[in-house]
Amino acid sequence: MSEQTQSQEHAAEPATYDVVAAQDRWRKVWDDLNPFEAADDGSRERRYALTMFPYPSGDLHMGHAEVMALHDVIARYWWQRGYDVLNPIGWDSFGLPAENAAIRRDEHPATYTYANIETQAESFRRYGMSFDWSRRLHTSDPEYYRWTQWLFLRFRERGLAYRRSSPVNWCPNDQTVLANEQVVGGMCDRCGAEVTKRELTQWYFKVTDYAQRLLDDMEGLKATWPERVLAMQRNWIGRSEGAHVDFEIEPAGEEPGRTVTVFTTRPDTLYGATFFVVAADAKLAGEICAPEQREAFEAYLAQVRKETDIDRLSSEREKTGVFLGRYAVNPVNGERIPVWAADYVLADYGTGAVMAVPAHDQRDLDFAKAFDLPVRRVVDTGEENPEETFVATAGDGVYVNSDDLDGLTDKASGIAQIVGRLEGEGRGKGAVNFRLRDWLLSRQRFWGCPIPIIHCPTCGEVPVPDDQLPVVLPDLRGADLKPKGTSPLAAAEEWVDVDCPSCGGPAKRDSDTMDTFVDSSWYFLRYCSPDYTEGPFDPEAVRRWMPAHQYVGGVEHAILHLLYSRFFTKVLHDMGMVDFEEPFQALLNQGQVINQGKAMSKSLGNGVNLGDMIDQYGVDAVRLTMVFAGPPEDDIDWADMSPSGSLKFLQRAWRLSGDVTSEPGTPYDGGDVTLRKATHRTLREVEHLVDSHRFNVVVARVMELVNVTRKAIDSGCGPTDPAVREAVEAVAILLSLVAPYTAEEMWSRLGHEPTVAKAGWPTVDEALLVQDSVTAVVQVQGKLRAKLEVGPDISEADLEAMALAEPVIQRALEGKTVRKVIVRAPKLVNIVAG
RNA sequence: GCCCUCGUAUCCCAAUGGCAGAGGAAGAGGUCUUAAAAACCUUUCAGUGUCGGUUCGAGUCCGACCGGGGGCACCA
Repeated sequence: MSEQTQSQEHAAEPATYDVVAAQDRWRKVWDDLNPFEAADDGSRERRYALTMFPYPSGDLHMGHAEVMALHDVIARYWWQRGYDVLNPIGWDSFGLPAENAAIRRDEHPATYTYANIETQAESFRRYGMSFDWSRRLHTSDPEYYRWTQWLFLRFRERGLAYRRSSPVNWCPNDQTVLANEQVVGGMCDRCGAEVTKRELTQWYFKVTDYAQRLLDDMEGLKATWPERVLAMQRNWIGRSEGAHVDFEIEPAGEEPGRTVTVFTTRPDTLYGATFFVVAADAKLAGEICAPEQREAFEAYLAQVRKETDIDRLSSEREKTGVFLGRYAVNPVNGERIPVWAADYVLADYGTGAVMAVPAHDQRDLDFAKAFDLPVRRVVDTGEENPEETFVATAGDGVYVNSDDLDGLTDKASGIAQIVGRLEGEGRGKGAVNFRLRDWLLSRQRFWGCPIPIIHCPTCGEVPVPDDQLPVVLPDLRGADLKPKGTSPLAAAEEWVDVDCPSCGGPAKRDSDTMDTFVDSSWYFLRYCSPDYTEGPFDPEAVRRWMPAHQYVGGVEHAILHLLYSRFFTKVLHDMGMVDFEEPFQALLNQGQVINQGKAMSKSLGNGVNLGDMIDQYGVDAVRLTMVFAGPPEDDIDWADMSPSGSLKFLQRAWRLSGDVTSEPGTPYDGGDVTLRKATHRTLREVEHLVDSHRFNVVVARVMELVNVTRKAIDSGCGPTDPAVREAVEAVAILLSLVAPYTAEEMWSRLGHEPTVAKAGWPTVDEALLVQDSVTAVVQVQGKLRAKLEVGPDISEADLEAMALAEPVIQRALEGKTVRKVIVRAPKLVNIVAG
C-alpha cells in the first residue's frame, strides 16, 4: 500500500490481509500447539475420520485438494463439537508406478517413493490438514508389511490363501499378472496395454467364500453408503440363482462315460436343450474330446488361445466352435445331444459347461444358427416362435414340449417343479452361482510385500515362521529391475536361497510380491495402534475406534479397495480379532475435478497444479472453492470455479473481525436480537448440513451470516453491539472448518488466543430459534391467495378463522362451498372449495 | 441388454410433500475515485427435461419416456 493512500485512510486498517504471511504465521503456531493428536484417553466420545490414504506419485493435484478439503470439514467439525477425533494419514507406498519411475530414473524405488512422501506430507501440512501426524504409516515400511505377511499366513492357515495354476490376466507391458478388477475393458488398468492370458501358478485369496456375506451385509450400509457404490459391488459379486444339472456323457469307443454338471438359471427349459457346450479352454474339453475330433479341436483351441479379451468383448462377433465327437444325455428325457466346444462359454464361470437351450437364450440360438443345430421351443411366451425368427424369448409363458411341465404358465413354478424332480432323482439341485472370482494376489514385481512362503523340494510350501517375519525385501540397489516376466526377486540368489524351516534342506523363497490392495485392506486398523508390536493391531485400540465413523474417498475404489477391505474385516471377525463385520460405517465419495470435459490428468495435459493455485489465491481460497463448488459427490468442472471469488469472500469475512469494537468476553445477552437470531439459526442449520454432507450449503449459510453482520455493522445496531461480536466469532468458528488460516486471523483479531480450531462449537440458544412471527400462506385449491403474519404458536382453529376472514379469501370463495380446510399451523392453510 | 444416478435462471447450485431462490459467478446501473482497481449499494433472469399418476397440495413420491454420467455384460 502506498504512503499516499495510507495517509488517506481514516482507520489505519488495511482492507485485506496478507494471505501468504498468515499462512506462514499460523503454520508455525499450529506446529507448536499440535492440536490434532487424538487423546484416546476416554475423556470424550471418540470419532474416527478416515480418508483414503494417498499413493505417493509426485505432488498433490486438484483431486487431492478436493477430497482433503471435504474430509477436513468433517474432522474439524467433530473437533469443534468436542469429540476426540482420530484423523490419521499414511501412504500406500508400495506399487508399480514407483517401480517404473525408478527404472526410468535408474534409482531404487524406495528413494523415489520416500522423497515423494515427504513432498506430499509437506503439501498436506501447508494445506492445513488437521491430521494426527503421530500415527503416520507407510505400507512399504518393514514394521508395517511384517503384519501384512503375518495376516497372509493366518489367511493361509484358514484355507483362504491358496496357490493354483490357471489362465490369468497378463499385462505384456508391465510384465505382471493382474486381478480381474484391474482389467478394464480388456485393457490394463494402469498402463492401458491389451491384456492377454497366461497359464501360471499364482496365489489367490478365497474371497468367493465370502460372496454371500459381502452381499448380505450391504443391507446395513444402505443408509450411509452411496447407492451407486452398493450397486457396483452388487453387480461385481453378480449373484445368480439357478440349478446344477448332471448330464451323462456317453462312453465312445475306448473313452469311458462320465458325469458333467452344468449351472443354469433356467432349469425349467431343460426340455429345450438341444446341444451341450464346453468352454474350449477348460480342461474338460480336452479330456472328453473324441480321438477323431482331436485334430480339429486342437486347432480350434490354438485359435482361441490367441484371442485377447478385446476380441472376445466385441459383441458383433460370429459364434465359433467345434464338435467334440461325443454325446450327452439329457437327464429329464434321455435324449442324446451333441457336445461342442466353443469360446462363448467361459472356463472360469459356473462349471465351464452349459446346456444349450437355443429357443430361450440368444447366445445359444446364435450358435445353433451358425452350426445348423436344432431349436426347440419349450415356453410359448406369445411372441413369435424363435425356431423361425432366430430371436430367443426369455419371458414367462406356457410350457410346451415339456412333458409334466406342460400347461404351467410361470417360470417360478416351472423351476420349482423341475428342480424338485431333479433333486428327487439325484440328478441335480438348486444352486447359486457368483460372478465374483477369487482374488489373484501375486505379482511378479519387486516393489511390493514379499510373500512369506518357502518352497522346499521335500516339504513343499512352508510358511516362514512368525518369529522370522518380516521377510524384508533385499536391497537390489543398482540391480536390473526391468520386468522380465518373472519376479526380479528370483534373481537375488542370496535372498532366494534359504534353508527350509521345516527340514533344514536347501529351499527357495517365493519370489512374488503381493498386490498392493492387500496392503491397503487393513491400514485403517493399523492406524488405531501404529506402533503395536504384538500383532497387526491392538485389539483394544481397534475396539475403541473402529468401525470408522466416516470414510471419504474417490468412487474409483468403489469395487476394488472397498470390497477387499470388507473381505479382510470379515475374515478378521471370523478369526476373533475384531468384533464388527463392516469396517466403514459411512462412506462419502467425492466427485472428480473435470477440466475441458475430462478428469484432470498429467497425460491429458489438462491438469491444474495445486501449488500454483495456492500461490495465486492462498490455501483457504482453494479449499473454499472446492467445498463451495457443489454437492461433494458431484463432479466439479474447473471452468465453473472461481477461486478469486472465494478469496474476495474470505477478505470480506475477515474485515468483519476488524470492525468489532467490543471487548472479548463481553456477554452477548443484551445484544441486538435480530442479529443474534440470525447467528443461532445459522449455527443450528450448519449442524444439520454438516451431518448430511451438504458442505456447499454450509458455505452459503456462512456467506449469508457475513452479509447480515455487515449490514448490522454499517446500518444496523453498529459495531459496538455485543451481537456483532457474537456473530463474527461464530463466523470465525464456522470458517475454521473450511478456511483455517482466515479463521485463525479473525480469531486473533477478535482478541482470542489460538487456536480457533479448538474454540468449541457455540451453544445454540433454543430461545433464539423461536421466531416472533411467521408468514402463513393461504391457498385456495392449492393456489396462493393471501399471506398472513401470525404468531409462531397460533392454534389451528385460530389460523383457520383468520384465513377464512381474510377479504381476498372471501372473494375467492364467493359462490363456492368450502369442502375441506387443511391447516398446518403456523405456516399454511389450504381451502378446498367447489 | 440389465442395474445405479442426475436433469431448477446465462452458468454453478438452494429449497423436512406446503410462498420455486438461500448463496455464488456472469451481466446491467450506481456511490466513492482525477481515473482505474478494490469496497459498498441497487438490479435483470426460470415455473423445475417430457408425459401421466398419487395427493387438499408435487421440483420433491410413483410409473413411462427423453437426455447426461457411471457400473455390469457371450456370466449360462
